[in-house]
Amino acid sequence: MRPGCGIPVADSRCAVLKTIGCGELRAEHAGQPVTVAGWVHRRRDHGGLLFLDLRDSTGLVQVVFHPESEAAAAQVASGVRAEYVLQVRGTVQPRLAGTENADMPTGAIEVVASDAVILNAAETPPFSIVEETNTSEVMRLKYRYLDLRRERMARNLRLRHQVVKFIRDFMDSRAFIEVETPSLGLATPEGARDYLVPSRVHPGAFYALPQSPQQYKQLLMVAGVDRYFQIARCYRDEDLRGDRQPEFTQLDVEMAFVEEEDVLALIEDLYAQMAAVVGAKFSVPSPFPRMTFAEAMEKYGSDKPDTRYGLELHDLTEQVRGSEFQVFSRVIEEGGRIRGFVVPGGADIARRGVDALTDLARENGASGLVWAQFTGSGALEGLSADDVRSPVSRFFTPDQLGALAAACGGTRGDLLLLAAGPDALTSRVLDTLRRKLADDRGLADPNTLAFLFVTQFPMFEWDATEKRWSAVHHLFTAPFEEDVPLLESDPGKARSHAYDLVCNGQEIASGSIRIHSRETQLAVLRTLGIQFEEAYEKFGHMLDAFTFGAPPHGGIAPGIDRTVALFAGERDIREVIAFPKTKSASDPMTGAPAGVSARQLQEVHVALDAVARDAIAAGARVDAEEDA
RNA sequence: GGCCCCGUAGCGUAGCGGCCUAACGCGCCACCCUGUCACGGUGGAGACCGUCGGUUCGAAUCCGAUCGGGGUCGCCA
Repeated sequence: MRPGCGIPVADSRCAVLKTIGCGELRAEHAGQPVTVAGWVHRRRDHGGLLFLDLRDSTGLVQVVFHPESEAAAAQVASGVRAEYVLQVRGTVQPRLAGTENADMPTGAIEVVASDAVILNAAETPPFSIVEETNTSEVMRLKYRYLDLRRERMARNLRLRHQVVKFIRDFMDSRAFIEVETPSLGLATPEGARDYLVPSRVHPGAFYALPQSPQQYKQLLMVAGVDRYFQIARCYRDEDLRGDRQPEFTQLDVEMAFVEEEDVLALIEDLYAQMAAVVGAKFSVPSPFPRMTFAEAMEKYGSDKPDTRYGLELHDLTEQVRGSEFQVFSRVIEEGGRIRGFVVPGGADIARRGVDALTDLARENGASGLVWAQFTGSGALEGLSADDVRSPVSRFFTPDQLGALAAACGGTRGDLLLLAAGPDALTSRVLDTLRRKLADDRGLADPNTLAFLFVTQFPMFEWDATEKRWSAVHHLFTAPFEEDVPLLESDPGKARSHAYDLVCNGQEIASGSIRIHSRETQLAVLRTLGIQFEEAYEKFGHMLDAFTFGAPPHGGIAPGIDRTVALFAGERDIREVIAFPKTKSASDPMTGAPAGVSARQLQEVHVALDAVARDAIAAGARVDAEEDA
């Protein structure tokens, strides 16, 4: 049995080149003849006696070569180097007393070699497979097939398989069917930039790779497939981050005849059960807390709060109203608020540390940061000037400051942080500070997966650059029934049936109940500035479909990469993707993307512009081409 | 697209105006070593400091551009 898989491994019994996996050997195999095969992990040559650690997908085992009894095998072994592919015939034996290795699962035994065959020699690898050295990202990607030999990466790939397998089994058990949808689709005007694919047979026309199978899955609902899912690849041509790749994988889900609650219940079951199977070491809340968007913004200043620690935000506007501190009074006059939170034990943060927080607040648009540190311990009562350190002590008495901190749940020994301004600003600033402090002070328990649902997102947000409304989730998201009139009168106030699954400060899944009526869809498109004719040009198939009896439906799409990264304890989703791309969306291994021949361009009727020609002349991407 | 950081032997780093004909660790090569498991010992090879241009008597070290990588903001419905 392979660890964690539960299925007997065929090749450990039936194979010819090996009879058992290296890592499967145990004391119970003592005395058995075996054939093992794998990569030379380490070699310890004692001149006479020689040890090799042999590695395959099941793990490591020590092989020992005795030159006196098996000269030929020892001869082969002495010529072997790191990463050679080696087959060894021998006998499993208990190690000599006192030489067992408790750190290895196979440490009680060793294979005494009688025969060794080099199946393939290997060049010295460009970086160590054995050690977790900090090889540069390019190196790792260029030789990804070597990087993936590392234990950590092999473990991540296996975990990913388990997650995907769990999902398929779970969805199947809930009567969902997996349906594949096209990769070559129609470009959409809203949302991320599309990856375009030129058409050879339709000169001047382009397909777009899907940003998600959104439209197809809704059309499947109209088609009567009332429970659909897909492990779907999605493509977005936007700038990358550690948690963003140009192509990524989603669990795409859609259900008909459901309301919000049905979708949330399904996803909660999925993640709770998945955690029990692949993430047993994590503690997971049950049930998952629910929070509206408005609550999340009020308590955490974020729509994806990390709830593993407190540092909750509080509104102190009323308490400071009428103060002589101009910064506060002016903000209040202008309709802003004073919000803040308390850092338990934060009185120990040095002045330099507090200044760094102030800088961070400024970088996020605040004009400053008001703070107060309270010395000692115990309740915030009867404070004297010596008990409080604060740049605003001229404007507030020690007891006034103490009362503010107390309102945030603080005590002596704590640090109070206050930001003033419009909500959008204070939310942003305090969210940043909150995450920074949690990080600095190690407040987030790494063994907790704090799942929660955030609901009731607004329908629209104002795009100041484009000077128009844009959809917060996407343009097929259903508004609250009672908010439909707001679509025209006050779009910013309209709530939507959009929801997110959030975990540890990350958005893990995002979904919504969809619009299934043509009229509502047209109204939403109007708010977005898409008039009837354009709407039909871009979404005619959707609008038409809605006229043929579209059932109420909704869905969600959890990110597989982020989910696996979460369970793997990885910060960067590249660590759970077999062949990821760099931040500039290139692949150092294959050299993609690269130029193509003039003939290929002609065939698809594409001409390069001056920028492209200059880039080629300047040698952009030639590195990769040369290496390929 | 903006800002910040990085680019020195196969790998990871040090050096940050002349003492660098570039140092250290790992790896590599050779020899020695019969119980190791990051084996050990001795010896050795290996980079002209991403690329281009400039400043300077003199540059790995300063400046500019460029390429590549990373972070971050914008962006990512």
